[in-house]
This record gives sequence, C-alpha cells and structure tokens, in this order.
Amino acid sequence: MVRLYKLLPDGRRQIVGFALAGDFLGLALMERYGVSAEAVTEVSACRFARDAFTAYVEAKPHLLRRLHEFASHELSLAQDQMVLLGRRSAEERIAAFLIGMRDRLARLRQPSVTVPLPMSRQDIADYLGLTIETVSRTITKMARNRLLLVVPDGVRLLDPARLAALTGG
Amino acid sequence: MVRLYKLLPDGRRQIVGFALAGDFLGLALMERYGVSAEAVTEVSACRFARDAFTAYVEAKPHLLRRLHEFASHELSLAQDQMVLLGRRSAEERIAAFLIGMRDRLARLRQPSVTVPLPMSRQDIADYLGLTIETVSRTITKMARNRLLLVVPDGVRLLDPARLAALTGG
DNA sequence: CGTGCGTTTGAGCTAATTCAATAGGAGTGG
DNA sequence: CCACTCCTATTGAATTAGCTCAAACGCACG
Repeated sequence: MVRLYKLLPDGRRQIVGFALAGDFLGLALMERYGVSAEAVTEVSACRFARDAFTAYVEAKPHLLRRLHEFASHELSLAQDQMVLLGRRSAEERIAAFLIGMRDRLARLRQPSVTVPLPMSRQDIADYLGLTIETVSRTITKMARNRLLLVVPDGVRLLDPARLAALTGG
Repeated sequence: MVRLYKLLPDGRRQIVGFALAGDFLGLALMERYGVSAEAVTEVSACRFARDAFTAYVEAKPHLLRRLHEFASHELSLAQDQMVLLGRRSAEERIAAFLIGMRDRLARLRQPSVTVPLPMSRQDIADYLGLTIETVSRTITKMARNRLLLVVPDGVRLLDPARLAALTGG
C-alpha cells in the first residue's frame, strides 16, 4: 500500500489517497504531478520513463483508453472524498473509510470482515481531515458499541450493515 | 458558470466544482457519472449522445488524448480541493477560493482584480465545506481589513498579494 | 529491564456551527 | 411613488464538534 499526499508549506499534510496493488500512479502524462508517494507496506512497483511511456501510449490508443478510464475512476473517488471532507462528521468519515477500504480490498482479495490497516493513525487522520486523537476516540467508541473489534494492524467489522448506515449515504 | 455537486440522502450538499466556459462535463466515458450540474449563469452547452461520442473518440486518438489531459487536470484540481477541505481554515479557504477564481477567469478573459461571484453564498459555502454564515463573516472581515471590497455580484481584490499570503500555500 | 514510539485517554479550549434576529434589495401591486 | 412581500445576506449570541495540550499506556526492540 502506498500513501499519496500533499503538504502545505507549514507542514500540514493531506493524504489524497491510498494506492493498492494494480493502481497506476502519475496518471497525468505531461504536467509535473504535484503529489508525493510513500510506501506504507512493502510494495513492488513498475516504473516507466516518462518519454518512453508517453511515446508508447501515443502508439497504443487502447492503452490510452484504459488510462483515461482509470483517471476517470480516480476523479470519481476524489469527488466522493470531497463530499466526505466537506460535509461528513468524524464518525461518518471513519465509517465511510472502513467500509470503503473493505470494499476496495474485497475486489482484490476475497471479501472479508477483517480490514487490515497497515497505515498509522496519523495517516488515517490526514486522509480524513481529522486529528489522530479524534480518529482514535471514534474507533474506540465504535469498538465500545460493538460495531468493530480492534485487532493488530486492523479492525474486524462486527456489524458492517450498522457501520454502513453510519456513513450517512 | 455551472455548479457541479453531489447530495447526501439527508440533503447535505457538496459542490465539487464550478465549470467555466470551455470546460467539458462528464469526462468519464462509460460509467454513470454521479455528479449533478446546474447553471448558475446563462450558459450555452454542446451536448453529445454518449454512444456517438464514444464511437467518435474511438476513431480519434488525439481527441482521447485531449480528454485525458482534461481529466488529469480535473483530478489535480480535485486533489487541491481535498487539501483545502481537509486541512485549511475558513479564512484560508475563502482566500484560496477567491485567488483561484481570479486566476481561472484571468485565463479566460483578461486578468482583473474584480472577481465576479455569480453563485450564491450558499453555493460558496457548499463548495468550501463551510456554512453560509462563516462565508459571510469571513468576507466581511476581509473587507474590514481592506483586503477586498464587496461589489454587486462579486468582490474587488484590493490587495491580492496579501490575500494570496492568507491561503497558506 | 529500560527506552522509544505509536496509541489511547483525559481535560479544557476554540473555530466554526446553530439558532435567531435584522437588514438589504428586487419585484409587485395599489 | 410608496407599501409590502420575498429572498438572500449579514450580524449577533450561544452551543458544540473537534482540536490542542498533556499524561498514561502498551508493546517492540536492544
């Protein structure tokens, strides 16, 4: 897993996404891409020289088509995240994050109620526009309410339906 | 000008962007696009039937290339907006919004310190993840501090440099 | 057995929200 | 031309969700 983030000059950080296996980083072919990336788990990546890749894409319209589909999908995720950051409460954000993670991972591996969270609480906070304390408290509260169980490096969703209801749409 | 937004079931709204002259709506070629659009000013739009357009794009790799560039640019704007929504204060959001609007409009018409704001205060609030009252108060404070002048349907930036400094990056 | 680092928990604070009242036009009709 | 309505925006007062500051916890590692 890779965290993709932007920094403000004073050090504030916003994580704009977590990339999983199979994801493509640096979709914008030309411009300098203003996002930094750091591995959260061990990753193996395939790097292309920009010029060579651009030339290759030029020759293969089908690849460009796939690239555009992926970019469109990313844009759609980004718009959902804007709704989350602009209009959802802390509890809704955590619930949406956990359900969203579960669903993304279910598409990669087999569906599971155990959601691995290899990133730190600070990473989650910076992804959801919260502080580390609010993330911690909210997860604790959800555990107290039997919505989930905190396990090493993740959570087990005890009541995914009720959790999904908490996302507020 | 067109507002692009998403609604939560309970009525909360997040405006994910304002489209200006020349912008392309509905970049995702296939999927159902989960964003609604409403005209804020008079607009003239050019509509394409999805199937015909997709077929046309298929035949014209250069057009797909342009489409992908535009989508990449939109994604980049969306990521900036995530930083704004997740990590910036109300004052920083308003400042960034006004400077951003000025810069976008400068690319279309000639540069100007007068920024037209045809959308309502509620629209601005829903774009910046704030309430209408906070938007109003913050603009009033900026006017009091001689940063800008509120004029009919917009603001005049009296000190763009100082305002830009308030954006925090 | 300490030391270090990430996480949790607690207590108080504050930026932004909510609720409420007022003000400022634009449009309508007498 | 004025009175009235409607709607948006502004201003004020009180509230609160989430933040900040601070302390304690827990666990991995040497």
